[in-house]
Amino acid sequence: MSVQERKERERANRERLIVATARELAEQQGWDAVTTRRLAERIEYSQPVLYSHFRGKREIIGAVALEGAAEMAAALRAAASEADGRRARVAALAHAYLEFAERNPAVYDALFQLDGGLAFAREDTPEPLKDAFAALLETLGEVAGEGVHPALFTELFWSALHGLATLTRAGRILPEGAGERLDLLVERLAAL
Amino acid sequence: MSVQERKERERANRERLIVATARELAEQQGWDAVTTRRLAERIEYSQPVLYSHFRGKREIIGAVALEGAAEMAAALRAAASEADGRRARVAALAHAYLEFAERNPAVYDALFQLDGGLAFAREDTPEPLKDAFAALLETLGEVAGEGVHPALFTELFWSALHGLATLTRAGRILPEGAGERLDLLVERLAAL
DNA sequence: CTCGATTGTCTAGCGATGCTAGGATCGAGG
DNA sequence: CCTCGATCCTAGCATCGCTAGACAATCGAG
Repeated sequence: MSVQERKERERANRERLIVATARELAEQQGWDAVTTRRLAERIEYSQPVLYSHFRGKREIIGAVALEGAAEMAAALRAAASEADGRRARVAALAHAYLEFAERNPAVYDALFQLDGGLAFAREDTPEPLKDAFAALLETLGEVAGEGVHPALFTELFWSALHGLATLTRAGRILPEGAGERLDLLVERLAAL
Repeated sequence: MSVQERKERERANRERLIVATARELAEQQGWDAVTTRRLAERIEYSQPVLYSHFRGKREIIGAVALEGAAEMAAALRAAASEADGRRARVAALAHAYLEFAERNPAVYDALFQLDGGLAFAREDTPEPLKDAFAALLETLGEVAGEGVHPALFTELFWSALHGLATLTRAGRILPEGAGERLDLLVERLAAL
């Protein structure tokens, strides 16, 4: 019994190590640098070990995404709870979202750009993903405006944030006007 | 003289063939399927021929992106010119944008998701890219509102459209509410 | 008209990728 | 102490982007 439990514990630890190492490597050198060989070397195991934990690279990306989703949800809720008033809350939420995307580009990519084999907007969507959306909904639902479905409004606001995050990081729009764009977004889109 | 001209013409034709074939293949089976080998086979030349036209795969993606940018600019202007009134013009523009993204996913990816080695938002940005942004600016600048820089407003509106396009296609948000989200975006963001 | 030089293209191969088969090793249970 | 199953590693496959070097066709000079 105890032996088997210890093995399971060690196995779970190793799995966490894989995910953490993949994330670290991705943040340091980009997802392209996260090859199964490099990852295996860093965790000091051979390549096939990775495949005893995950189906393939996609699932590893997915695991990083789930971890990131939980963090993002927490960050969003923390930011929202520290602000007073609906307007300030929305502004704080939006700011926290973009900051998370900027500070954790690899995690953000795993979540929304790369294929982590995750199901979205469905029943079998993993809990952390649903919860991250819920964190947005909690604050944004309040400012959807009359006759506007809160979830639909949240999707729209989220899309705008996502567009700002990705286009900025890809160099499609310059970071200079970031503050102004954000103010304008909150001012116009939210029904205050 | 004439011989050299003929050769140059043939060479230019072949280059167009490469770009068109890459685009076709990408639209049919996704960019992952666009390998240099498959592309070479389709144009009935060997692999190294591709490298006599382009530095590498990135540049081929970039060429598809430029072609797409020109088409997109034309589509946006056509849609805007057919609508009467500022509100209808903005709505038509937004609709045309999302439709282009939906009907040409591979081209859209080449433009805004993949690395085509193109410079954006800079002086040496290729003309078609500047022009596509200009097409957005022409219509959106009219509804930026007082005291709001037209280009900055355009960037924000564009970000929202980009977010909607990418999140929808990635399955992050469902296509059902598309119309409503678009209406809401135009209604709220534009200063009408 | 011939023959070297240039231009164009192809075959073959390099290093790296994700992933897997099959053998070696190790430790728990009898 | 021995057996046998779980665990892990070595080695290898197919494919990727990209390139070197051989070969053939074409051109220009004598």
